[in-house]
Amino acid sequence: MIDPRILREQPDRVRAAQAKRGLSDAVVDEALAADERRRQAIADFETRRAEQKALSKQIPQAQGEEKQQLLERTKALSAEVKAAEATQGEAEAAWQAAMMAIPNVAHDQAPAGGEDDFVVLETIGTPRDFTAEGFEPRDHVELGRILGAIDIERGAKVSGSRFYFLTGVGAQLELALVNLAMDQARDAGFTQVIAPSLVRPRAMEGTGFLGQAADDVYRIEGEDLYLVGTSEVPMAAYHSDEILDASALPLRYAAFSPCFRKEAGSHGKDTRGIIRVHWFDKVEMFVFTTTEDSDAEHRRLLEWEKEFLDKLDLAYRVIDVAAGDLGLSAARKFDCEAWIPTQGRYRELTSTSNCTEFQSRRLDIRGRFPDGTRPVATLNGTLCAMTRTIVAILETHQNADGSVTLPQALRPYMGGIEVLKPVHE
RNA sequence: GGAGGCGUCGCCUAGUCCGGUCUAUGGCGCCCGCCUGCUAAGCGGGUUUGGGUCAACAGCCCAUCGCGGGUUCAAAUCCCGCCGCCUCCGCCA
Repeated sequence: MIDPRILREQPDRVRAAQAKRGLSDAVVDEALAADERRRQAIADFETRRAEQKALSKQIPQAQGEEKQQLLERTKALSAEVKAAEATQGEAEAAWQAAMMAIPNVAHDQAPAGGEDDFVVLETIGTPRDFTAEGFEPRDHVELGRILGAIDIERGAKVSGSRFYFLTGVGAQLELALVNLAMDQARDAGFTQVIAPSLVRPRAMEGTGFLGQAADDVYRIEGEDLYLVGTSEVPMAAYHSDEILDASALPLRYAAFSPCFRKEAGSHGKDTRGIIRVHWFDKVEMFVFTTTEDSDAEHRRLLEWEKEFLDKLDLAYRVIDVAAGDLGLSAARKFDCEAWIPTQGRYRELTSTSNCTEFQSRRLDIRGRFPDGTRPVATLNGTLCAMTRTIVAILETHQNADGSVTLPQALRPYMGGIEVLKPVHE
């Protein structure tokens, strides 16, 4: 939810932000009107309630005739109060709904436009030139098969399309990546977390995944639970309804959890391999900090993401995602896209978002500052999404014979193995 | 899944049976002040959260006793539903 005060006092700023995302500002007018109705309803209720309270107080002392009269008057008043309260409740709910429909106000520096209007901030490393090396690179599906690392056929047999088994060195690779990521995070001062991947509607709603994005979310039949698409969800909700000690900020968490995505609407996209799957595991960074510090923290998260990708010797670029492609919660988003040799293009491996106060307003997460309590900022960033990282590593570091040379940093986590060798034809 | 208990403004706690005197008691912690070689103790005051009004983080008003609804002129207190925690039984990695 955006700041109601900003909406009230600077509606044009919110309108401009909507336009930047390429959205209509009708929701803004709606929320403004709802806000006005709500404030009136509250004032009305409070006046009547104060009156009723004052009268009611006289009753115990009153006697006989006087008491009867008082009872009658306050009975009538009480009905009014009840009606006013109902009106207030409705107005409040309508306002809430209208507010929830407004996406976060995009950052001033976020590029305007849609999916294709991103700005490349930097390019790190050079994509490997397989032509110069004289061999045709195998894709990760083929590499996964001959290394005995990824079993897509059985994934489909057991669970359906977009599922996989990681086996042997594939499983080992995931565990190594998890540990490398978790160790880096811990060394940087993050608190390590294993987070639940089933959450209640509040957590889902509060992080902005139940609106237009609801199509992509799995819901448990017959239970009020959802499977999370990222541990951003449980981690944001971790401190919901809490007032955090401002001097303890930033609170940094690195959470491991499985992630589940329906991938509705992406039929036909990335159908081959494990680039786009219904389930994968991920180590996610999540931070609670002050609004003022959020831009700087966002940059720090990006640096940690880059540090991790650097350890894997991957070629990648960093993009500044355009406003129209931000999703509901983010004010700004940077993606790190690694070069995938057999696709001849950069693909998103990690993504970091500054959600400013949007999520903490919905989840009621505040900080206690010297000058009062106010919402904090939340930020998230992928440290390592297993499947895509495995794809990038296998394809980037493959050799002509189908073996894969592991990046230095990973070797200690792989029992000292330097090269993954083919076990199948 | 079955049975029972519990949820009070940071923490602990009184109040709930029997509705109004609750403007929620007391202790601890914390903050401010006084006193004081220093510190401690002692003394006085303050200390939920949200909203409104206001020049004001002075005062005043409304809501808030896990959450939501109901009964009533009036609910921390009575009734119903939900959530959470605890104990026991069953099942189980």
